[in-house]
Amino acid sequence: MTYTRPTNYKTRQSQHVLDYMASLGDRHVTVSQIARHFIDKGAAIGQTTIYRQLEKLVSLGRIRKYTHGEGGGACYQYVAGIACVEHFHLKCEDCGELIHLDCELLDEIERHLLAEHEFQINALKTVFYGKCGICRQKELNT
Amino acid sequence: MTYTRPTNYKTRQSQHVLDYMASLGDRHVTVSQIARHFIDKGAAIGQTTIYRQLEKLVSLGRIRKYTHGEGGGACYQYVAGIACVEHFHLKCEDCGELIHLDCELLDEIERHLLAEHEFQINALKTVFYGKCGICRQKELNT
DNA sequence: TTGCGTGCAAAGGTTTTGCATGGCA
DNA sequence: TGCCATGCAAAACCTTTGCACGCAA
Repeated sequence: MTYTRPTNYKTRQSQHVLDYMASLGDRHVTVSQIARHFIDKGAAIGQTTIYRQLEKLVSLGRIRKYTHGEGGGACYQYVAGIACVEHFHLKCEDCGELIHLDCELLDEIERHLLAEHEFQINALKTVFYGKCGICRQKELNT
Repeated sequence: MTYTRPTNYKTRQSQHVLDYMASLGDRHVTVSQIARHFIDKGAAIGQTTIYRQLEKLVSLGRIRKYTHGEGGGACYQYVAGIACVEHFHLKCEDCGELIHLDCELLDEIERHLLAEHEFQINALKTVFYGKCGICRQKELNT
């Protein structure tokens, strides 16, 4: 692996972005959500800076980037430790909500696919599309 | 499953898009590649039309959409066979192979997500990303 | 002082939308 | 004839780039 380790000056902005990501735990956010957060807080950070900070944090392994496409744009998520790798996501096709799913069934899926189908699933990239409970309720009431 | 079947007039453009997708077998293409194809052929189709046709074909299950993200934009791929509605798909991130998975575990996943997480999965749209057996072998031999 | 970090503005892409026209059924 | 389909242009987005200035080390 030949890549140049990014420089990492400590600035107000870089600190704030990392702190904010960490404060979210394992919840994921988009760039525009991050930007809005700092605007609301009264300490706006330029979008360009956010993009560049996130890029650095990704290459440092501090956060993870998901390209779920579908409108909203990329999502970023803080990496707390090693345990955070084992997650799948559900995305509602109606409301766009991205649901973070932690469930032991998923270990079973992973094990099964590998054992029976020789397929090693990438939990980071895999997203289950469908309809969330809230939107299903709404539809039933129509 | 309650969704409104899209209308499907037979027009020159709609026919050409479907025929072209089918002619590619399981290779995937982007919208701009499709557009270029028809321009080169001397029978250009408006980009808007291509987008709208692809959207219909996706909802009919005739083609599949991948949001690889990473610049290029979404990829589309023809789905051969009607039986594809009944199962899930695995896509190898290394070789791009699309694997059709027929396995009772999937019913279980579907049931579990609905019962425990109130989430109704859409099998047409959901793709499991990961690494296929062949590519895993290759990697192990390196 | 040095050179990275910042952020505005503008550019680059992809995808969506408005609207008048064309064409299938 | 009644709609849907088409496609141009423009808009809406997300993301990247250019460049001058700010600021950490």
